[in-house]
Amino acid sequence: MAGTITKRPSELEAVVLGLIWTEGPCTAYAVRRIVKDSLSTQWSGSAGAVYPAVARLEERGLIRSRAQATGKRQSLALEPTAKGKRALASWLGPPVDAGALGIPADPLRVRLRFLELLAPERQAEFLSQAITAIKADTSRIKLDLRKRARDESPFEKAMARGALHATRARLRMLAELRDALVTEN
Amino acid sequence: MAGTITKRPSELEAVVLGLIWTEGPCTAYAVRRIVKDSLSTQWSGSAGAVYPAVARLEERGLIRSRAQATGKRQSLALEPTAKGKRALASWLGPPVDAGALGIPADPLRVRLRFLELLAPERQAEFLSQAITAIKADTSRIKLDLRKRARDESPFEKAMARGALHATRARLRMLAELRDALVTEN
DNA sequence: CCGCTCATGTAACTGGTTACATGATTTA
DNA sequence: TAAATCATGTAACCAGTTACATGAGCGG
Repeated sequence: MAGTITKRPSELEAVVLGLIWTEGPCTAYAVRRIVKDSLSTQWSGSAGAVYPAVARLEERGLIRSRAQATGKRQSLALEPTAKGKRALASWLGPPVDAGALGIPADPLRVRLRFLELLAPERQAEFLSQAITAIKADTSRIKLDLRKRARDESPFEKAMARGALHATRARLRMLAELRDALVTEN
Repeated sequence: MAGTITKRPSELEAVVLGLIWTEGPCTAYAVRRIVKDSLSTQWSGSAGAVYPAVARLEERGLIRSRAQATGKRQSLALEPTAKGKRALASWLGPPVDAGALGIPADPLRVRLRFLELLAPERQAEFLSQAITAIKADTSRIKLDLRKRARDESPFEKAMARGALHATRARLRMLAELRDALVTEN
């Protein structure tokens, strides 16, 4: 019935629901591919994550599926229900979820806290390796940005630029520490 | 025996091990408190996470515990074993773990991708709420930085400044989108 | 003596992970 | 026709989550 309180979706469930909305009607496989190929390594996009998530969304009445055929190939086309759209809007906010606002996790930043435990030469090696890798990330993101510079919505662009800003921030963090260590001795 | 391949620790396990090393010998409770009170909301620091992690570390011979008494209060003091120190050094790298280098997750960035699904006025509200909250974060981090500006190691400082840079990056992402939406119509 | 902090845990649950499994269709 | 891709799933596992539970010592 209207007004039933639906369980808050997990981040992945929300992403799957969102992709079904923006890309859909589409197959679970298509969603899976998008998640898998996204630059972020947040989720594996494995079948073992996506299909159960889709099943949960359908159980909760947030999406519905119907058989379809793309040429000779048959598959299940997914699309959000009205309830699903409300659920995603409420997940998005406002009010913006407090958990989404807090300082985001960064495994590299965590490692910096314990870097003092390594010998100085290994510290330096750590930093130069990390800096090289992160620089490669910025190039990858820039390329991705340029590649679809034309038709992209301001939202997707903002997301990609957000990733770029975040990556530059990490680079700054690493460079600052390297400089501090050099000038320290 | 030497050369036994130990299972790669989870991020939390590594943090617990690292804290036991840098803060230790200390109790599991002390570790729990540090994780809980850290600015990052990455982990809850709940007993249900920390105590099992400590138990796993001890099972694997990475830490050892001995009874101690702080005044009349008795507790278990934890400290890393030689094997534990090697395990942490190997977790830290170099070589730096590939998973630690990839573009870090950001629940706010994820939401931007789907923001187009909201009505324009709700989009604006979302952005202004988020910007306000993130600005508060920058203040909190700056305060934290100033508070312990004196005796802090360059590593802890780098970590805090990394969080600051990351937060500013998010702010930039949000402000850019807001400006793009304003000048769009 | 009452409430707070120190201190250590357990139980039920959840939603991810990797790996395995199957089969149809398309493309080189 | 062989390999790749589309498409959908399952099974075992794992490390977190919240909530519950207990008890000692310390400070007002």
